[in-house]
Amino acid sequence: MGIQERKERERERRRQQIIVAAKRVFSEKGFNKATMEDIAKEAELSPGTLYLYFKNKDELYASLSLRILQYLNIRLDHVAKQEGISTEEKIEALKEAMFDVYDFDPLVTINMFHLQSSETLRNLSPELLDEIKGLSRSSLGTISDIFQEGISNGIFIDKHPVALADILWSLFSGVVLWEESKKIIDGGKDYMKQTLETAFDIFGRGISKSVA
Amino acid sequence: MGIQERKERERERRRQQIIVAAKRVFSEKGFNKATMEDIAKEAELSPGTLYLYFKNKDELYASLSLRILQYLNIRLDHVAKQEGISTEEKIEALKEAMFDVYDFDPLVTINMFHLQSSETLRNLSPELLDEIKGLSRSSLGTISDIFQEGISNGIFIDKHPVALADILWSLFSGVVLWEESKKIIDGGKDYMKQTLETAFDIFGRGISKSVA
Amino acid sequence: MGIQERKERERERRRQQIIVAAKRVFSEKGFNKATMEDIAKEAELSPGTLYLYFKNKDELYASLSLRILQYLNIRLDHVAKQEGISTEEKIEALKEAMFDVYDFDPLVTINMFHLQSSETLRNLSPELLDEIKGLSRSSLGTISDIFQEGISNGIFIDKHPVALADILWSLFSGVVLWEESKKIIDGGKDYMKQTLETAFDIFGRGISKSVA
Amino acid sequence: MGIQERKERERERRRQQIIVAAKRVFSEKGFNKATMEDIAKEAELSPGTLYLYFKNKDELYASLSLRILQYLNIRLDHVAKQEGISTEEKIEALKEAMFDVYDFDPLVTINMFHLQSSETLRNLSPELLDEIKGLSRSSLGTISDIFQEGISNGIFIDKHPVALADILWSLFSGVVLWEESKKIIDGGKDYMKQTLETAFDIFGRGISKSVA
DNA sequence: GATGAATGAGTATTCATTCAT
DNA sequence: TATGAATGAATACTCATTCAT
Repeated sequence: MGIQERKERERERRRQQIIVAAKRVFSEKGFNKATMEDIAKEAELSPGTLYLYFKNKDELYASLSLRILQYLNIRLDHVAKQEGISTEEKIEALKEAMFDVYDFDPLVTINMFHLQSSETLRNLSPELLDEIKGLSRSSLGTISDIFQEGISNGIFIDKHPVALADILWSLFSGVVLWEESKKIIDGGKDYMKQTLETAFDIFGRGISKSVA
Repeated sequence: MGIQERKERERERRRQQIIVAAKRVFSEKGFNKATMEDIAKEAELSPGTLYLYFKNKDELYASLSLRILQYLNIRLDHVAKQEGISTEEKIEALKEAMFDVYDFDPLVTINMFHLQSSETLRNLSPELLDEIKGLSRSSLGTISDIFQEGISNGIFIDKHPVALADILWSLFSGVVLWEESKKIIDGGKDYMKQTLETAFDIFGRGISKSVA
Repeated sequence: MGIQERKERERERRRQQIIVAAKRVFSEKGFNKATMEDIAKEAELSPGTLYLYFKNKDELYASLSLRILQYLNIRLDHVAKQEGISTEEKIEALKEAMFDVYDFDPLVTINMFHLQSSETLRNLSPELLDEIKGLSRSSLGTISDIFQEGISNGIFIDKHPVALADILWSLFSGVVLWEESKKIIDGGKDYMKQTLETAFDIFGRGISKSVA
Repeated sequence: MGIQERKERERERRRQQIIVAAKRVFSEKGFNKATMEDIAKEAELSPGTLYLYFKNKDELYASLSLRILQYLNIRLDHVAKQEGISTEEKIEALKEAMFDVYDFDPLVTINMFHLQSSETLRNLSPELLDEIKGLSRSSLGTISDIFQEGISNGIFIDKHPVALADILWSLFSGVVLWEESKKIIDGGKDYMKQTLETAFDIFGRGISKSVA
């Protein structure tokens, strides 16, 4: 048992070591230009070893996104389940959670959306695909629930909460993506914070206040 | 003169023939899995001929996005330059223009954002890159101008127009991207119309009205 | 007849135009990197036209060498057939002839030896190959004859004239080749003249004189 | 240590295995017609493996010549450094060394001069190019030194030793090249020995003796 | 004859993956 | 487990050559 567990822990440590290396290499070179050997070198392992922990390059890549999605999910769940706080506070917490996810790993957040291109998804194992689907659905559901609460309490405009959640989600991914392209096209700044801030402003009662 | 012109037209016809074929193949297989031979076959041409019209695979790919950007730009310009219409009508026209661009070519719209990944941009010729940059900047500028007008007339919330334009742009790309992933993950529906509709609702005075 | 002849002359003019262009392009880019289109452009003709005058790229290439060989042959024949001049004068004339051939077209002289690589020779038409063989044999024969005369008159060392001719020929090609490589390796100077001069010095009685 | 060394030796063995195969294939088909796959097959390896040992086709090709140059250099150095032998013996040794180099690998000796065409040289890595340059210079220098000794001792004609070395070098390459073409054109014999023999005869005092 | 657009066979090179050690 | 040498399938791109006009 102890041995079994220790082995499992050691195995997980290695996986993380590889994921961290992969993140660095994918970030720097992009998916296509990053080779398994690059990643192996960065992880100070041999190419063969990577395959003891990940079925293939696609799954290694997908695991990066999975990590972000898991983190997002945990943060959202935490926000949703907080008892005894006002809806306003909950919304504020949601906003913060999304900032944090982006902060946690800006480049992989972009990768997450690259992942969603049909090209990559097609090569994943059904199990991994299911996990990604589940986490995405769950995140979206949680955000919808918070929005529903905001609507019920008259803090948010009375639109279907799933539509609002969709917009936030789209905005999030869109901002992330667009920011990256800005970096390249215009030399860019860090728009993420201010853009999401403005978005929430508009979403919430803030807008009506400012209009009033 | 006549001959010169006819040749030019014939050449343009071929380019379009190739672009149409490329669009189909890229849509079906994604950028990496689509081979130049696939595209050649789809266009009923030989691989070598593709290179008479496009410098390489990246530029062929980028030209798909260029087409969308050009269309978007034309539509936006048209909206911006309309005289004798109210600001409300102008905003409505902007909304319609963005719908149409998406309708014009949903899959290539996705490509446009894939294009903006640094990986792809690095391989383009400076001329093509400049054209893409210019069109992107111009589109964003035009949207900002319309928003400025909306703000000045009290129709839109008083935020910096560039920030609003950024949000719309992000939303647009995010929605598009996300919708695609939804198609894959959930079997998807056509969220585009209702999502953008809601977004504009929220952006404009509509929100304060509905709240009031 | 007049028409026939004029046509023939026109045809020959075109051939020369192409050969001159080919020489320039081959010299600049080397055989492999030079494309038929490059040559066509240089000749201000279309690629297809080249094939009306030369069966293929190899034969076009070979025709450059043929031209040099023909020139060499003419010069050597002229030297050999001069009546009423002393053997010493004949040898001097031979030396000058070889200088001139090199001057006539230094780079193509190199090509001539590249041509002789089995790779290229294999692709030539039998007729062209025969012509090259014949000219080479004839040139070597003529040189041998002059050397024979030199030996008979005690001007040259008493070795088999064919061996001497071989040496001169080898020296000639070797020098040319080596000079070219020197240009690349050391930044090179024009060694050709002085080297051949020295060689003849050594070959002839000059050496014994200088020793004496 | 032992392992490191064994690996290094194994690696060197593979390199030689590839070089030997490449030599066969290049000899048979020439540079352009020989494909990397041909060479891989001949070496009983996969194409990919070739690239673990040689950066590209050009460098593999160049390495053949490098081998000859290294051998030549070693032989020449050995001749130059021999103490306690007369200048005549040294010259005899030089002659033998050059015979041996040719014997060692007649076909690659030809390649060496093909290598020196600017076309090929341009694609080599600076390191390899430096090595080739260095070896060529060194060989020529050593030959010059021996000739200088011969001149000082009155065995050779009093010409600049570098000029004499150049001539020998040119003669050597020219003979080799020409002999090869003779093989093709005339069915040829082995002129190398007798030609070099004659050349040295002429170079040395032999000539004045025979004249006397 | 002249054109030049179209062809399509041909190949160097890469890199994810495997497997003997 | 870990290694890393070897694999070999896969593909963008070139360019000599053709042929309808």
